[in-house]
Amino acid sequence: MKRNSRFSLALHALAHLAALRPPRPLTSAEIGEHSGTNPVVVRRTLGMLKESGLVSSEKGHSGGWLLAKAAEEITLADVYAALGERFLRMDVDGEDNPPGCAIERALLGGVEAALADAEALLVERLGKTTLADILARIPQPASVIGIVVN
Amino acid sequence: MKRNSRFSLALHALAHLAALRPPRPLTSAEIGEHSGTNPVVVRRTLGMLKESGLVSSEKGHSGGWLLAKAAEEITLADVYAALGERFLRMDVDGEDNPPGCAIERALLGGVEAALADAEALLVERLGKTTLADILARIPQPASVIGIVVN
DNA sequence: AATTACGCAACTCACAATGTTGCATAACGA
DNA sequence: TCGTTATGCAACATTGTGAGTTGCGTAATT
Repeated sequence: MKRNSRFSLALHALAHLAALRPPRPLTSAEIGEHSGTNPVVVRRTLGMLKESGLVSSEKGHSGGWLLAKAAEEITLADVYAALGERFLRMDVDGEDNPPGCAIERALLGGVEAALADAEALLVERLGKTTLADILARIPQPASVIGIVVN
Repeated sequence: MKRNSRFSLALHALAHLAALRPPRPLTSAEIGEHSGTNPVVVRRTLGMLKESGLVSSEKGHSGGWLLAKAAEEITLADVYAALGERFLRMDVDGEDNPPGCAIERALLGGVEAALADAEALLVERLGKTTLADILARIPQPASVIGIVVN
């Protein structure tokens, strides 16, 4: 089992959806196979992207997942935000010690600023990379009729 | 149980050591009480700081932990490095898929840069805050003879 | 010599994320 | 209209990781 694979899975799925020519809905099962996971996990993850308007889903026959926006309009920051990810985590003495000693309060203040700065930078950088940028980095396959990536 | 409390525990312990007047060794048990954990965890954590030369330990009677450097010379980045922490974690399809598909490789390259940038900034910012800076933020206690925090 | 405290290894415990199963619901096609 | 296919959702099982625990060895102080 991998920890924190949501982001990875989401990007993988989005990339496959965007790379598909001609575009057609991909089922959770198909995406799961590509990504080495199972359909339910795919639904859980893409469900979050759907709430943020990045993808749409269709039920029934010939249903599945589709991009809801152009690949140029989806940034890594969008995905990061849609999943509610927090790559920067420290849990400085979590929620439950309101009467924490004076030293603890001082520590919190001293470290939080650095974390907030780094997170802001991270989001800013992620926002500068679009799904289309990612696709441009993929070496072109031999076949021209159908792109078949793993 | 809290996740990733090592950094928090380490800083807490260092701050207590630095704040103590007059300086004397603190035992793992004492530090554990302050921090709401147990002596073995304290040893594990401070052991790492010791390897990096931030603290020293003395065995036997009146033994315990001491700062090995001045509070002005210990930065949060030192602690971060000593513990081998990685606040930025994403696990982009961990180690085990060497024949990963083309899309996966493209994703990795596209995301890694942003993560590396953010981590570099984080370390840079942590490096600008010393243990002494943290202590300066602690409101002075009433007693002048002995500082008793938590 | 007794006490104290670190050092280390093996084990247990708890939590969170992933994986699994079952069923309901909706859409498509014959 | 009925069967098939797919998402949506909830409940449960699995597993990996960090923290907690116990026991014993070793070194230093009194």
